[in-house]
Amino acid sequence: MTPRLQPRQMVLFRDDLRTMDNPALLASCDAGSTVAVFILDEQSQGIRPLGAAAHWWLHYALISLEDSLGKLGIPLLFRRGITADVVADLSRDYAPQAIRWNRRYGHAERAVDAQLKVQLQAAGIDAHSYAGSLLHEPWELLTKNQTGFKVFTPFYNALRNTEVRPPLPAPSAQAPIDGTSLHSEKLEDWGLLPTTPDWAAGLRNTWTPGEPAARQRLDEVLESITGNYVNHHDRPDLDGTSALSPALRWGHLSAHQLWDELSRFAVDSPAAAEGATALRRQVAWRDFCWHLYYHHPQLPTENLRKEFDDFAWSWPKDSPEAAHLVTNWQRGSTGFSLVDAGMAQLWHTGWMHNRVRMVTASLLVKNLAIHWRVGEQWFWDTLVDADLASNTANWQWVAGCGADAAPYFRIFNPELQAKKFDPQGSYVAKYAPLAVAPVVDLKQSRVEALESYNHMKSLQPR
DNA sequence: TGAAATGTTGGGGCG
DNA sequence: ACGCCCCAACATTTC
Repeated sequence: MTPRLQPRQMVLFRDDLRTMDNPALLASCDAGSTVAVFILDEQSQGIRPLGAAAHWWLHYALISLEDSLGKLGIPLLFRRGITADVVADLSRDYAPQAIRWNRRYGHAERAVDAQLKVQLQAAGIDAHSYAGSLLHEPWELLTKNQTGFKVFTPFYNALRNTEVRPPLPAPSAQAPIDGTSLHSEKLEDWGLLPTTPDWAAGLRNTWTPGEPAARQRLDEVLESITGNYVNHHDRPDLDGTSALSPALRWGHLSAHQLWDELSRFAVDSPAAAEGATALRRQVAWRDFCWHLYYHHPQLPTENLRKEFDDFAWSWPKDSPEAAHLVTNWQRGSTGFSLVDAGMAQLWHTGWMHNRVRMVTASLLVKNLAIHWRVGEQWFWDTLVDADLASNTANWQWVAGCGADAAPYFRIFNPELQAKKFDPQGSYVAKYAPLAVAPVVDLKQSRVEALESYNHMKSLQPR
């Protein structure tokens, strides 16, 4: 008879849906027979519920993870609810010896996990957390003054001078365990997929969530990085980005894996090294956003630069005109072809080219004078790759109220941007072939934006 | 990871 | 030959 082991080790999955380079998973499997749990917690204090596109991604990512873990003999249980309650149930039902997880760095998530540790220790269950998501812990990579970095360039320089630990292997397969006593909710019952209307056709055609597809995409990126990443990653018409952002968001790939692979190009051809460095900067930017969020928990909701509290941004509820502008922006009916193409790409595929994100965001917060949080919430709901740190830090960056933000007066001209970055108009033709009338006069709204900025400055104490 | 206004320079047309 | 103007092509400044 095959030995049937009752798992005594439990590992929690959250934003780290992978089997390779997963410190908590590896440690758990080293410790003994392991069962994995994914807890969908959108109810704990301060947790922001996932957006609709994220729900879509999560559904398929969990199916993929269940498959990958299954091949290692590790069952994956699905539970939904307040983490503390769910873990209390799990502890009662299975009496695990230890529960492990990779750390999260969001403010509310940290509170949940800290509380969890206390709760488990009180129950006599070992609780271990690991560093799996960021290249460095935010409390470890600091300025000379022992504070978090507020400016990207010195952050990046500091990061480059550090050792990043190499990625870890996947655990080896464990002996079969008796799954009959394990209780999992049914993923289908969570209602993560859209029904009426089913808006996810474009997402299905664009993406394959999960670790195997992410690895495959990584291989493609590494093969082509020698050529044109440096020249093409800024070109929405050329599809020159890595498109790995969802894989990083959901942890199908870790930053360590990407960093490690890219480091191999350092001594190769100059072109390859240049491309690898450019992509590394993007990975570093993600870390920077999380560090920023860690050191500034108010990042998602408050202007980092407080003088922007006096900026006269509108909200949709303020006036029918503002509401109308927001609706047109969301629907991709602004009349500016590159913006409308970007917003259409976002809606149809759950993703938008980064250059176009900047242009669409600039139009909303500057030309349309809408608060960045309105745009941030739309991106949160529609992007498959949105995380709280990157999304909010980058919106604040565009809006000018971020720590290391673009100067406010850097206002994109969407028509010029289209000429520069979509010279043949093929990106526009693909996503927004029908032109509509502009919702705003570019020249005038630009002048008004600068006037608002000056007005805000005039309100500051001298 | 701007854009527009303003300043400067230099070539060519022309009287 | 020279001054003058125009203006493109940059460069600098300002927002």
